[in-house]
Parts: sequence; C-alpha cells; structure tokens
Amino acid sequence: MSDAPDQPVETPADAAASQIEAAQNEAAQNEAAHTEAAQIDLPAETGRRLAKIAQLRDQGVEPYPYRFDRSHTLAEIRAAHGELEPGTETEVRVQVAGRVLLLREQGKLVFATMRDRSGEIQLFVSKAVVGDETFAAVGQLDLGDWVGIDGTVMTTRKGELSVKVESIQLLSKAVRPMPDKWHGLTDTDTRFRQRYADLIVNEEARRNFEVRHAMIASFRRTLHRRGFIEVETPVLHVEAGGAHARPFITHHNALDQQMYLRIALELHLKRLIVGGMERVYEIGRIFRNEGISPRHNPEFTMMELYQAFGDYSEMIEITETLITQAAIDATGTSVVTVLGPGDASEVVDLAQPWRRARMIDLVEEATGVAVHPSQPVEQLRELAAAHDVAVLDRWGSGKIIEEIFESTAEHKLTAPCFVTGHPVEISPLARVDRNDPYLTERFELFMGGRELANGYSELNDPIEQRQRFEEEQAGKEAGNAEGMGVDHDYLRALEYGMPPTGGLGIGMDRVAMLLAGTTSIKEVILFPTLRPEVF
RNA sequence: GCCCCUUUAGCUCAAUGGUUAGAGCAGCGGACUUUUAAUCCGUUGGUUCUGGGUUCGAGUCCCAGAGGGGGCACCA
Repeated sequence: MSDAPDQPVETPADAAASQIEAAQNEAAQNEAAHTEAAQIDLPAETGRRLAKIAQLRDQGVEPYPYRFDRSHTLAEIRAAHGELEPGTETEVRVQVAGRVLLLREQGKLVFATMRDRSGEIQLFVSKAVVGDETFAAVGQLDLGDWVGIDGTVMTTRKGELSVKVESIQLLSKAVRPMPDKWHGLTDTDTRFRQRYADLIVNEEARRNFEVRHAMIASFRRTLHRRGFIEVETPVLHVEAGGAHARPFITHHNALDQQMYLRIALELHLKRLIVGGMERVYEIGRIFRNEGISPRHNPEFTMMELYQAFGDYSEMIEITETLITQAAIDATGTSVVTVLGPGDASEVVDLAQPWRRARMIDLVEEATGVAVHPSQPVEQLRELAAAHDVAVLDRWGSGKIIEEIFESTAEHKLTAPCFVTGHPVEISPLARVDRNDPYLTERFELFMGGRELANGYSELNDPIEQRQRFEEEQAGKEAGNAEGMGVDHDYLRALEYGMPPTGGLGIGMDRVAMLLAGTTSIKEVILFPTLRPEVF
C-alpha cells in the first residue's frame, strides 16, 4: 500500500507485470505467515474452521464464491408474508442471503436464524426435503457463516415465518467464533476496536448508525428544499482558520509545504458566497488536535451552511427546523429525551420554540452580578476569582465573560437554549450586534450541557475583518495556540464584496447523540479514535 | 498531564490471601422431524493484561507499566 518510488525507465506493461509478480510474492509470504499464525496464535475453534475450509476445497466447494443473486431481502419477505397462518406452505420461491446467527439442530430437522441488513428470518431445513448431502453440509455450518438460500416461504406449526430450504450455498466461511449469542459484546474496548463484531451482535449499535444516517439524510432533504447547494471544500489548509482549535499538522512532499487538516469549514464556504453561490452547505469531517472525551473525538463531522441576504435570526430558525425535522425523520417523533450534563435528563418536544438568552444575562442569572464586555477587565477578574475561574493575563473582558459562562451557567442548559450575544473578542468572524458594539450577532445552541450549533451574522466588512484577524494574530503570538492567523486570501475575497450573510455550523455527531439517546460520542462514530492496538 | 474505576476461557461472568481458578454460552461427541437463547447426556478449552515485590502460599495485597471507562485539566 505504500507509494511506489519513481521507477527507472520501464514500459507501463513491464511495470504492471512486475507489480503483479511482486504482489503475488507478497501474497505467498502472507499466506505462509497466516498459516503459521493460525497454528500458533488462534483459538482452537478457528483451527477447526480452517480445517473445514480445506475439506470443502477438497470436495470442490469454494468457501468464498464471487456472488449470489437474491430475489428478496428478508424484510420484503416479512412484509409480503408476515400474516400467514401457522402451518402454511406456499409456492413462493425466494433466493435470500444473510449471516447464520443461530442453529437449532433437531434430529432430522435444523432450524437456523439468518439475518440480512433488513431483518431476520428462520430457515427450515428438513433432511427429507434437501437430501442427505445438503443436510450434511448444513451440519457443517458454523455460527457467523454467510449463506445463500433457495427455498419457499412457509410458516412452522408455531407460526414462525420461515424459508423452507431447498438448496444452500456457502457464501463466506467465518473462521473466527462469534461473540456470545445472548450477551453480545460488552467490553467497550472490543466494541469500538472491533466495530464489525459489535455491529454483528449488538442491535443497539446498528440502530445508532441507522439513526445517524436518517439524520444526515434529513438534513440534506431540508437543505435541498431550501435551495442550498452541497459543496466540497479542501481538507488540507495552509492556514487553519474558522475556529479556535489546535490543528493536526501534515506536510505535502511535492510542494514541500506544511499543511493543516481543517478545523472548520467556514472560510472556504464564505468564499463561495463571495462568488455568488448564495446558499451553500457542506457536511464534512474536521479535525481538532485536542483531548478525547465522551463529547469529543479528534475527527468529527460538521455541517456548515451559509445563506446570502440573511442574518443570524434566520440561522436560529433553520437550526430549529433542521434538528426537529431530523428527530422526526430518524425517530418518528419530535419528542426527545435530552441526556446530560451528568445524570440530568429532560424530555423535550423540539417542536416547541427553544429558549433564547444572552450570554451576559445567563452569567448574571448564575452569579447574581451583571456583566458586560465594556466593563473594566479588573472587575471581571474579581468575579472570575470569586467563582474559581482561572484567568490568563492576556484575556480581555469578553473572554473572561465566556469563561465565567462556561463554568457557572453552561452546565445548567439541559433543555435546548440558544445562547446569544457573544462578546466581540471571542467572535472574530461574527458581525457586531447592531444595538451593542461590544457584542456580536451570534448564537450557540446548547442541549444536554453540550454545544450543538454555532451561528452568526457574518462579518463581511474587509477592513474590520483585517483588524480582527490582526488581533487574533497578536493573541497567537502572545501564546494562544488556538488563535487564528491572518488569512490573506480570505480578506482578498471579502474585498470583492460578500453580501450580508447568515452562517451556521452544527456538530452532527452531537445531534446524532441526541437522537440516538447516547451520552458518548463513540456510540455514534463507527470507528472512534483510540490508541493504536498492539498486536 | 492528574485522580478514580476496570482488565479472569473465543464471548458473558464467578472465585474470605489457602486444594488442581469455576459456571453459562460458543466448540467437540451423542439423542431428537416443529425448534425460538431449543432441550437432554457427556466433554475439550486458562500467560487470571504485563513485569517486579510481600508471603509458607497471590486471580486476590503492594509497586511500576499497558489497554479501556469515568472525572478533572486542556479544549468552542
């Protein structure tokens, strides 16, 4: 898989031939290594199954065939025949495929439970129907094997919808034993590292990712309906801007250029607004080189959208619509149970209007002291000290207010709340509030003590944006590792003129957590970041 | 980075510092033509996460390390 180094002069055909040869040699070595490993490391059960594979091949049976043509998913069969009376035999012939989950041998009968993505069904195998040879083959099946079935739809005497097997084809032999058929996997380490095994045995895990998919599909529908265009912007950035976060640093060899994985989508999307695209969005992975927690994964999915001619009030409206509609589409109801922070939980109908409150008012509510970024910084330092909030020397009044908010008020926001009016100091890309020069037209959505969304009236004045960037740059030079640098190309774009614009970012993983009812982001990310496994 | 919890068979879990570390499931052998986590009989399977230490004796106590979880810190 490594990049091929530059080859000496060689025709493409030569190169291809030598690559194939190299690959074959490598494959042969790998096979030898695997056989050795099988003898030394793997559990006895795997050894038995590997022996079965050899035996099948001796009999001319391929344990890993290329394809199988199915006529129905299992859900389709259940939808069409779920109402059959007990003890019914039909002439309906079906070809189905799935994984064998349970085997119940009963003398000359075998009952098996099979599952495909759509659902489960019972296989009914009678020695008298399939003959000795096929019946023996069924006896050689192991839990976890993939099979293709040709048979007819029936119900058993007890009424269980089943496929009466006429022939069975092994589609893929599983050589590793399945986790416990009843308890599944509980060890979180194994569940996240071996997500494949988790998905096989844990219904809850499968459901979480169905919810996630339904949510994202819902977002796309809503945005499509409103005339938004989905775009893709670069992941590799020369300047990691658009948010305050430490970036991952990488390097482009040919350009000999240090690059950063993006920490936000914002600045490229707003360039597109300058270009006249008017309504754009992107659902994309962003990367922040920070701690891992139940609410943070270093790579996560953000949806950002920008709408020309709008401002933050429309962003609040669209946030409510997107999330409420996603709840309905993914769970069938706008009523959700918001979990957290801590053990807190609250049942909320998202279809009701969500609370709005200014950050400074929430701080006053929590501390009993009125605050405003126009106050002298000394006063706010005192208040911070009174609430055990650590303050850095370079922080101004606005940053201190935010810190006080985070430690005194944020954790009380279980039900949805739009926190608005962030100080200018902490909002370098947001437009100043039309009624208060110290605040911005900005909001963050909090639910379950977690930030889910962030939006504002976009700053489109290139002169003011340059000043804000320069303040950020100064902070960065003073030691703020999360500070933004000056993005000269972005400033150039603004100089061409950006229309008044509303912008919004939603943390998709956190919305997925809300709708799936989990308190850990790892439950809604298929392969969460973990320390590398030592083999 | 700090604190707490945790790690025992393929999986899920037991085991006062005291015989040879047990059980269910899975596996293996056997019985069974209507099972539903099938049932019944028999049975294989262990680097108790790793390395030290205390002790007559350690899965159990102590120290160090590793993985995971939670919290704090960091972090939009």
